Amino acid sequence: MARRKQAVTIKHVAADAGVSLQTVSRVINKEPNVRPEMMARVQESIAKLGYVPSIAAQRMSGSRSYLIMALNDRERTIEGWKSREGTDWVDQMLLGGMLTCAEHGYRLIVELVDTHSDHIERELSAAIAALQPDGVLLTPPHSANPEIIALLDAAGIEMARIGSLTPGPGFRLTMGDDLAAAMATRHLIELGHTRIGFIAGSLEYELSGWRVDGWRAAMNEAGLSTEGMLGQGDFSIESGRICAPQLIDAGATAIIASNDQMAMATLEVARARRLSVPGDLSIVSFDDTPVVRFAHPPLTAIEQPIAAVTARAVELIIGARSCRAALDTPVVVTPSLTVRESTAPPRS
Amino acid sequence: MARRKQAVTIKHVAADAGVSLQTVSRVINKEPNVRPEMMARVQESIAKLGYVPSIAAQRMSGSRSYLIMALNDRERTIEGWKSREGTDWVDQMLLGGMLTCAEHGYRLIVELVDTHSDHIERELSAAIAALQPDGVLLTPPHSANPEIIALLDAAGIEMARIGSLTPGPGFRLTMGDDLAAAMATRHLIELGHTRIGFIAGSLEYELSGWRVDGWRAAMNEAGLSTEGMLGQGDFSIESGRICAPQLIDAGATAIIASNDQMAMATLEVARARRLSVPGDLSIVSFDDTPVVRFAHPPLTAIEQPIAAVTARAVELIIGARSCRAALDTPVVVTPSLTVRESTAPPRS
DNA sequence: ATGAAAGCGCTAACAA
DNA sequence: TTGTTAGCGCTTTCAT
Repeated sequence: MARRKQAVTIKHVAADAGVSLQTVSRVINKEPNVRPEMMARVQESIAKLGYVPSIAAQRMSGSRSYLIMALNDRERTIEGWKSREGTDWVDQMLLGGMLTCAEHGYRLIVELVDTHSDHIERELSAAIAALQPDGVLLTPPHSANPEIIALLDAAGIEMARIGSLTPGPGFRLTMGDDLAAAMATRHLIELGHTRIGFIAGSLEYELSGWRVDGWRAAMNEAGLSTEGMLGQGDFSIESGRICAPQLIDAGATAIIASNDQMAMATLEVARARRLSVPGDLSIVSFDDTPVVRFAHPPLTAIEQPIAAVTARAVELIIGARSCRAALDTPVVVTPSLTVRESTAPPRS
Repeated sequence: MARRKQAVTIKHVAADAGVSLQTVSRVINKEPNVRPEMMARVQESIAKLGYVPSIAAQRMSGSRSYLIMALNDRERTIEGWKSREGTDWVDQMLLGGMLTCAEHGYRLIVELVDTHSDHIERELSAAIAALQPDGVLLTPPHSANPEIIALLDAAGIEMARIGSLTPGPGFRLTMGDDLAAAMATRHLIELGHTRIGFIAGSLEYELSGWRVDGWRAAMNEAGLSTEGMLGQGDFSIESGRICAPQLIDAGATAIIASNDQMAMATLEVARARRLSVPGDLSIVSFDDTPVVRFAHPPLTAIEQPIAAVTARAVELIIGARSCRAALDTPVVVTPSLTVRESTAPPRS
């Protein structure tokens, strides 16, 4: 195979339209100072020749790379894919991120990095040097990682930190974790529950705390005690197996788990104890993943708008040059609660 | 933000090591004709400065882009993501493809294109012109699309056609669909079934035919008739709802569905008719996706080695320059059967 | 409003 | 075995 060259370049277009390279470039980049008639002529040639700019060349000459990198935790992601249990975080990111990127002529590229690794900086620097993305989507627990943030900031790369409110560079977005927890709690309160347990997620994630806050706020608001009702999990199914029994023993008639794994563990524990769900125990999951939907009974769950928040993040990054306003105020994409068959009034 | 330039370039490395740019380039590309001591010196500088080549620049100068594009059907993929029912084809591709790419310094970039569209050529050309990938992973039904194949071939881009045996340029890989179907059929025969129905997938996919062939072969081998036992589906849940009753009415005591959706439809039909599974009807699915695993009962299923075949495809593309041998013989990655609770001996 | 010239970081081709 | 030269396709100066 010969040295592969671009089929149609800006030169061809310029020649065809009878203008300079520069003018074509201006049209491509929608720059001002081009007469409408010139523009029309150039665009006609572009369409005729089927010209598409090479992002490699664009990047080379110092402009954008039209690439956005989505950083995810390697271990967790691979584990999810291998287990084939329907962990669809990446899918939802792709759904929201890829499509939004495509709308603006960008591409989304998924990158996995180890959170707990001393060479995280090297890994990330390498990815940045190789790809030179215009922006990076940071997901928990990377979103608040000071090393990563500093590195990206120093490199002058836009970033959207999903699930972090830690001040610093970059856009911050959340999926209203406190709201969601409160929403779930109120749903249970309305059903008549007074002993509502909550299994928290790993403290490494900021959002774990917000969820606890939301639950506690809703409980206080209703004048209910949270005494003995908080279990400290870490998002793993094992931690759910440990926390659920404790809460049940403490008299919980309903349990909200901070993710799907812990919710499934809770369901498992209930089954082992021959407690009917939702008869004896109501359960709410904090992820509306396939596992949760296909559980028996299907679980009432908080639906986190992962696709929506990712789409928003991409938009912020792409529009970063123009509107820096959003930098100060975090963006909140509101979650929703899907009531299924795992929640009901407590046995009186 | 100032014009973003590469932090460390080949120039810095060359200066640091006291050699020419070319020598550094040779070391990076592991070319021969470099004295070990030179190589060591250069590599030391590379490590010291944390240099990583810019793929944009590499691409510009006519070498590889270190990018591999995975082409998937837009509509089907998006639908899968939106439904959140655990369609994990893309996940499995990422699992096998991304990781293998990473091992070789490549990146995988997912691209969605409309199968049924008159502008498929334009869409694809645009993606190629923009990204200039070194290779493309074609999935059904794109794998046998003559327009796509011709386009890529003309552009001199390596391609791996997963799920196609149609002769032509590019590597061809399958997941042993005939074997898999035969495997499932034999499993049922061993259980004592003689009336084994098969719901075929859309004829637009080559593999649909192979699966039917495998089933028919296994039936013939055992001296069983396939008369009235073939239903023509199209991979949709609706088609499953239509075919399953027909097969049951024709006396089938077991049904093999060509994908998870149709298998779930069959389960649904059985339930509606108050047939117990596997008591009255055994069911085998041709996709071991989450839906199937979480079904009640969990379905016996063919596990298609999507991750493995994708990994293999990536390897072929990356190594394409050296070994063109694999071009003639299709690669078959063998599938396996996971027996769960939806298959049992027929009621006698 | 348009064009010409200079480079971005890297590699292929050639020369030494 | 090593270094030198000339681009790749595009965008940034800077002229006009």
